Amino acid sequence: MHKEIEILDAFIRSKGLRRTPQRKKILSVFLSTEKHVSTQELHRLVRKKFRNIGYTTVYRTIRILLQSGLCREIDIGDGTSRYEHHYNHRHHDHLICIKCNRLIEVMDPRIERMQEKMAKERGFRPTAHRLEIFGLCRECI
Amino acid sequence: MHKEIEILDAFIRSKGLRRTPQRKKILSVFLSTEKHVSTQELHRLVRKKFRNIGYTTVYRTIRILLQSGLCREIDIGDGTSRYEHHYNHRHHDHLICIKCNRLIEVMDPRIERMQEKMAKERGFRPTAHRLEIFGLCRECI
DNA sequence: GTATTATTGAAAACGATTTTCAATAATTAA
DNA sequence: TTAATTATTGAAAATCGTTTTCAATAATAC
Ligand SMILES: [Zn+2]
Ligand SMILES: [Zn+2]
Ligand SMILES: [Zn+2]
Ligand SMILES: [Zn+2]
Repeated sequence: MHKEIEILDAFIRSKGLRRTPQRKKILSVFLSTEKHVSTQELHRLVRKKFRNIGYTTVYRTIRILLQSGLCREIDIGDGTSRYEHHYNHRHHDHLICIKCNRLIEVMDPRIERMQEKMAKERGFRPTAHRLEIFGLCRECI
Repeated sequence: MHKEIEILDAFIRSKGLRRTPQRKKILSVFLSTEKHVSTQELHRLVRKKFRNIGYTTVYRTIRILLQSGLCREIDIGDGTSRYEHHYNHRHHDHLICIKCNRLIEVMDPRIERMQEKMAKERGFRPTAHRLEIFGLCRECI
């Protein structure tokens, strides 16, 4: 939390924005869950701990967390964006169970390297990627 | 077009649906473009050639093309689904240029195999996947 | 031809996201 | 500390792609 608050404050200062209790509270709740939350879910969690924080403020704070590198957006293809920790969290991809919606985080450096190589061979300079594998998890097979 | 119309008709028969001129026209326009079109874009193309075909009919026909395996849905993460040919088109992934929005189709069997292997090693039974690599294309670097 | 039932298309509903705006609060300068 | 400045808040409304509704129409079966 310490380091993350510092990053947020640095970002806020660098953009001429303002430190507010809401932003600090929303960040603390975001960091307190390891789930991949939507803005609505995050708002619900925030309301549990702190009253009177509006959905719009949560939405806008997530934008700031994205820009400051504290948060990563995930799109599992159901029309709702989800968000997870990004600072100090390694890049990873997701296995998504089509039955129970479980998200399993995976990372294989060999696959990552091959993706990068394939893109470069085609004259493309990759900056980011997203790999999602859909199927059935161990419990749902 | 021949083969695809047959597939559509077979699907329609198998589900107790009805052959309509709209469905045939929409399929023919869909097949006539190699772009990755949204429903709106496809509707615009359809209207150019055939008047009086409503957006909803295009939307619903795309659903049927998806179910019958003639069409594949692509999600490049901008909130709008796009659709491309699926029949007789190999599975592939996409390089997406973040500057000019160009979509480059790519396929590397080694990467595909490694993805499958990685998922299975984690007790997961993969049924589909989506890989998108974002970056700059040759022209935009 | 008639009866049955799917299809069409305009309009409305939907749901997530984004914007608006007046009141409020954080920061800066006096 | 106070006043001035300007970003922030949050409820409500707007937006936008998608999906449903429903009455009129058209495809199929008999
Ligand atoms: Zn599962
Ligand atoms: Zn994750
Ligand atoms: Zn480009
Ligand atoms: Zn493609």
